[in-house]
Amino acid sequence: MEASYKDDSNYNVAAVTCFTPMMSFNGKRLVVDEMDFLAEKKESAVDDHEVVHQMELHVDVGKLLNTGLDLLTKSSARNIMSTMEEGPSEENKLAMLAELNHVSAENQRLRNMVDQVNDKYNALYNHLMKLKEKEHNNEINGAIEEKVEKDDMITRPFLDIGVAKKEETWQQYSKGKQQESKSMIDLMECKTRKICNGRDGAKSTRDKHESPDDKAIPGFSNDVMKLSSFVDAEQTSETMSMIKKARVSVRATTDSPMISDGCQWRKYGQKMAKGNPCPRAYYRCSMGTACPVRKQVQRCAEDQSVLITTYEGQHNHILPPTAKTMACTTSAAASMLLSGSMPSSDALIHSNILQSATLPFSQNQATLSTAAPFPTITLDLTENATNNTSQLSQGPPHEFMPAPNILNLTKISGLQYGSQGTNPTSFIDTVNAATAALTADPKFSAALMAAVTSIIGSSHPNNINGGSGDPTLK
DNA sequence: CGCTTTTGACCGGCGC
DNA sequence: GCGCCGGTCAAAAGCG
Repeated sequence: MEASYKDDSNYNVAAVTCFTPMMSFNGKRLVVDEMDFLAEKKESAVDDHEVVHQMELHVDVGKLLNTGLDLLTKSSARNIMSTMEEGPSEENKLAMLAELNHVSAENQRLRNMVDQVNDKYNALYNHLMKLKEKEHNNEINGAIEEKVEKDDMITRPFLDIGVAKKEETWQQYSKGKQQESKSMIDLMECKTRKICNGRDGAKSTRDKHESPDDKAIPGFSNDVMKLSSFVDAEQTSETMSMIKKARVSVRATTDSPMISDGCQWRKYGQKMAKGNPCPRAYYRCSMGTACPVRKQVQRCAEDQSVLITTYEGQHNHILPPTAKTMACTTSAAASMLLSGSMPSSDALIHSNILQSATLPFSQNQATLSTAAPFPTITLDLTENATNNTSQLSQGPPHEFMPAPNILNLTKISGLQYGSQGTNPTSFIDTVNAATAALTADPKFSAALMAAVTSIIGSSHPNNINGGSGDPTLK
């Protein structure tokens, strides 16, 4: 296992992608490359079912992200060989060799799967390039569109980056879908390369097209930005400005004036907001110097037992473990906000969230709010949103431990989540299946979301915490 | 004394 | 241009 995974900022990703591989051997479990930072995970009793589940999860995540399974299996092999060198019996040697062969075969099989996915991706990418070229020619010859209305400008960059036509034909929309599908796949492939080549591995040639300014964006990671790598600079600029303003709002029923998210906050203002008898308090993170993360706390006008906390920005400092949960959750939500804004990725993500059978509130529909100046995702953790919140929440009273898989995504302000039909590729089907399997388990879905976000955020040197509060975001 | 909170002033965006 | 409103600043007050 890579030592870099021990980086505190990547605790969550490590917790998911590096679940201790276990193999049965002569009726005994072999624990391969167990890491100290998994101690927290091991605190809870691990029964056989969980072991199997962890293993399955690991494979799923590996498929999903095309991660370092190879490393893991090689690592497993190394341990087996190491054990053999210690002088086991002849019978054990044979069994170990058999196990080794089995692992190698599995490794080969997974590699083949990855190759197939890459082949499909390449074919799709080529097709996309042709369509894009055709589209570009049409744009040059076509009439110049009138200036897009303001509301449209708010939602457009998130609706279909790259196709800035107000009257959009289905074909154009379909092209956008394919483009975003490619972007999403591209993102995953980048992650794959990064993981397989090491954290400091060579970046793809497309990565080199990134503007250095991307590094200055506090709220989201570079890799998220890559999703819009094919848009022209102007649209990118607009999109980036929206991304910077992306917010994650958390609704929670609590009597305390502020939810405990593990961070230290300094209050810098309080205002009476229109339409709400309760004042709105403004806080900024005081854990790090010049940390850009801010949050607003206000009680709901309709139900004052509900506390609405809105996070903005991403921490630029190391977070304590108690703060990581919230930070990663909001960061994941912000990432979902961003990725979900893209036509294909709403199929990827929201089909899992809104259609997953594990979610009792799948009937909830994200709504468009043109009143919201910034794209905001609302995570509803109130009792009204879900009845199983209490049974899943852990920790001491007032310890805010959201379980993202049960988050009630009721509002995506500034975005339009439509019921547009999608034509998911087989790859996306695979990802959907894997993700659905993961979201079925409340224990891991939270970690998964944080992990994916952490992976996305890990490429940014400043993204040492993997999320904000936030948006936070990244 | 140092840090946090309070609170009125200020600023910029937006709609009319 | 004006007023409204959300967000921020900064001096004063409070607190340990």
